[in-house]
Amino acid sequence: MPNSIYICSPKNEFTGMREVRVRFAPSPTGALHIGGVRTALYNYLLARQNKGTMILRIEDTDQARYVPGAEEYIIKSLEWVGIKIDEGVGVGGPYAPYRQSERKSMYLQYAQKLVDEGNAYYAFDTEQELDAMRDSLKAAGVALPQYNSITRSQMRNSLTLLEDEVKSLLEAKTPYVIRLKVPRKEEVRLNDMIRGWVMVHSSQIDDKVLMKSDGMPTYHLANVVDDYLMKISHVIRGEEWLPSAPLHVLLYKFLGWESDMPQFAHLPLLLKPTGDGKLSKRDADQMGFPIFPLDWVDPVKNEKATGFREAGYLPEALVNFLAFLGWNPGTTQEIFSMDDLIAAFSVERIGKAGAKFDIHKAQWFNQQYLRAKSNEELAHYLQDSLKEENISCAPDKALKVVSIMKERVTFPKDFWEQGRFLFVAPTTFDESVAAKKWNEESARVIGAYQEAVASLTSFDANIAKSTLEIVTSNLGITIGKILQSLRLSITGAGMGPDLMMIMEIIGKDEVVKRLDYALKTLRVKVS
RNA sequence: GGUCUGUUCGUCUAGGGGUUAGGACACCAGAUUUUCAUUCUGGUAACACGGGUUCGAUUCCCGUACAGACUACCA
Repeated sequence: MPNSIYICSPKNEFTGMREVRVRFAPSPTGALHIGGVRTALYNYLLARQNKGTMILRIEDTDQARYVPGAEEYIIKSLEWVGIKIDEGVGVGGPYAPYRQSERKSMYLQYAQKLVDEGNAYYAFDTEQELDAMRDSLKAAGVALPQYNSITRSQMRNSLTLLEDEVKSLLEAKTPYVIRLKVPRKEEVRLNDMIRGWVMVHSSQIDDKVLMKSDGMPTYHLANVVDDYLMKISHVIRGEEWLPSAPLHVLLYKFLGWESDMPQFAHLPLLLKPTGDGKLSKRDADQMGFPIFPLDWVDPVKNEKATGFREAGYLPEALVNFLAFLGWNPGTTQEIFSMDDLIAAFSVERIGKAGAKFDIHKAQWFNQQYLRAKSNEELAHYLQDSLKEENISCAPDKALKVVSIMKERVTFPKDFWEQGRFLFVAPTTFDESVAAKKWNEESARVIGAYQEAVASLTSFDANIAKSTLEIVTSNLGITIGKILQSLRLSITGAGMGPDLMMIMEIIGKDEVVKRLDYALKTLRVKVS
């Protein structure tokens, strides 16, 4: 009969009983990926909803994987999506510093405490010795060799070595690590807010390294110590941490912090659209959509990856989309601002299964948010694009352009990309449309229309239309027969927004000029 | 391999012992638009499988399958 550790939910069973303090704790090993943004978002929503505190902690205990610029990138990304940090790196706060590398000196005492109380031990094994142990175990048929309650008795550590030997090894500054002495036969339980009770037998947990030989703590120790010290009430993180959560529970117990243990919530993972595995940083730009919030240039590999921002996604659309990947309000409402989300969010309604990333839905959200903006705001996007093209545009023209394009765009850059003909005359014409629609008759009618327009004294969409009506009825044909050809002549394409409005926007002189060019160019092609 | 987690339309999901299994995205069709887009209307499409429990199971239980995560002195 194994001794059981019945670790129940911590005392803050109900969110309201304890001040809500949550943290987003990325490690600066590269760009923040979109799954990380969602994790941060859920933390933020819980914090805001409960008038709590959102903390940003940087977990940079692995110096080898540190990437310069990553931390700034993370901060900028959170800022862009609208997640405000109350406390932490870049902001400061009562529990500073918030960068683990700067907290280095704080961890050893806790590891030491564990050693002193017999819950951890020094291990002097070299890499070669560890490899040898694993190899021999593998040879003996053990599928996955671990440093655990059985194998530790054969290794060089403070449990197998004599006290004097340990002392002299330490005095000689022999490199060592501190490992957790995981009990042999105990049941570790935790009550996850999303998954319910999760039980793991301690024999399945290996003697994890707590302090590395470089004096830095590993994730497990640093995370638990900092969460305790920073009075974190809820740990909301990705499901990839679920397997090591029991280890963390053990750590809380051994450190005597069981009653202050935070509530855990392990989020379902964001999966690749192809369905094989979680979305990872390496997928950047590989799947036809961004995976990082902002453009990112890897300083080591010098590879550039497109961000959601640069791809034209609005932060509020991205937030809405991300929030719905794994959570829903239980109603049919889909459009949620950040404030709406804060009001409606609940950890209980977070799903359990991983969510495949579907960029179509993100595009739909973007379209919805883009359309909801005023013409003045949208004109701003257009002007930005035009500036890049060195095209100047009067404000009232920009407003008109935006109003006829509004229902057709998904991204801000579409105003320019799909409305280019409103600024630049076409030099080529869609050949399939030309082949189908352009003929002697259309040339004749358009010639007549051009003349009619040229003689006008004033010009707008209505006049353009009535003029066309007069010209066509004089020649005895219907407008429908000629309109495609006229559109082709004006825009170069067979589709687009209302042609009369297009003509109004480009103006009478430009219409005449374009028709002239079309008449010459298209005639040559046909005959 | 082991441990853990999961499995409702193609995708995100609602629901939950008796429902025509609901919505959204995507897709398809029709209407509108002289075009395309928009808009509107409609449509295709799902409870992984096998055993229980039950009058009845997609819903509860147990298995199986499949998927994913983890299994580093990485986080």
